[in-house]
Amino acid sequence: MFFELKNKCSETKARSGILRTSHGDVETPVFMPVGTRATVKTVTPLELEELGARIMLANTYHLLTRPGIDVIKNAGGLHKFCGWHKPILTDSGGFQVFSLAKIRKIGKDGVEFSSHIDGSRIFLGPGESIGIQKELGVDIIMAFDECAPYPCSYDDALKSLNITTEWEKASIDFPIGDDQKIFGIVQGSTFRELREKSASELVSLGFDGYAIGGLSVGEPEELMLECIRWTEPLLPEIKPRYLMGSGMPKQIVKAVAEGIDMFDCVLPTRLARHGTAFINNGEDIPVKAARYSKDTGPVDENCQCYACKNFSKSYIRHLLNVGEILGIRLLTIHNLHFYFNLMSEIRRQIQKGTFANFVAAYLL
RNA sequence: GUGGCUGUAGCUCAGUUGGUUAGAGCGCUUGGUUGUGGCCCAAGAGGCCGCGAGUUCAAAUCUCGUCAGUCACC
Repeated sequence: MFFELKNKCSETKARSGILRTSHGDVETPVFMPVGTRATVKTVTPLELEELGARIMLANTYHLLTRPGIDVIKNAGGLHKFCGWHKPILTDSGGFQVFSLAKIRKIGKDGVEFSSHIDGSRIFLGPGESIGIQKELGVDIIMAFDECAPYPCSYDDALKSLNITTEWEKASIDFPIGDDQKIFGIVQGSTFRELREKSASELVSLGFDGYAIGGLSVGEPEELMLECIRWTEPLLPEIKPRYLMGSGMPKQIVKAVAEGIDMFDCVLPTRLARHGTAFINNGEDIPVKAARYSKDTGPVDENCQCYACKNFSKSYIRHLLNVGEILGIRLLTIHNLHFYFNLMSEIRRQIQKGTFANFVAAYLL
């Protein structure tokens, strides 16, 4: 069985479980670091594994534009190409077409757009996207979808959802490898009716897992949680749920309490490169700021990561300030450790049956 | 000692023939960043224009003096 449900929280909707793939097991709830271009920026696969990663993300759109799928096929698939031998999930590219590419024509079969790298015209639809993800040999394939912007009118959201649903039907019909799984993506913007429509239609198609997409795109956090609450009851309990693109540590804790099993977010790695570190219960501090120039303490007193055990804020700030690579590397290590440590704690609390108390304390 | 050059924001420097409230880049502060362009965006703080006289309706700008730095030559 692909997903094994282990423990359920009696007071919230939180669950713990295991995703079983041919590249290894993944305990949930899980945070998946983002390795868009087949690398989690600045860290090696070995470091990533030691930090606690068990599955990573990569991106169809980016890998298609560079280096090109033939290059990765030539290397024997994405795992061999990038040296990460644990599970990989790829985003379908739908989101990137809408967030990055400039010119685009949307049709029934997909999207025609210009590469943001060289302007060349590329066509991507469900067939292309799933075909590519199959060729990459990834463990979890995401259906090809359209992500509506926020805010979005009801009519536009409905139109967008109808296209997405068509694309998702085509996605699941596309043949994939025996050891590959495919997730559908619930859309519908911030409208309850559309979210429910999307969820029930996708569930009837019978995906291996369900993602909630189109959130963390600028809407208020409470609205995001509302959308999860509308959607979650319609999803089969025995299938994993993945909240795409979220979020801040406290948001993850809240979403786990709403029944989410999988997360990905660029924040720990991106904010690290921008000089910000996560500490305590998810607060963030600008290590880059001048006020830390003579602070000889670690980024986080209670953190056991390599960066905090060996280096001061003063030193890391200096590295960031002069543009040394090690600075962003150390903060990336710290922030990833922070996220994996948080997820590990979340799983432990669910397994112990104390998750509800943990949530209350964490959100204080 | 003599002559030249330079003193404007924390730093590097713009500032027209004298003309409103003296600017830029970087840095700093505070926000923002959510299926990744090592960015980017927004707002803000910060000036006896080396110092002192003078000319003028008006001086960062012209004149004199003075101090500091720097270079060249005795």
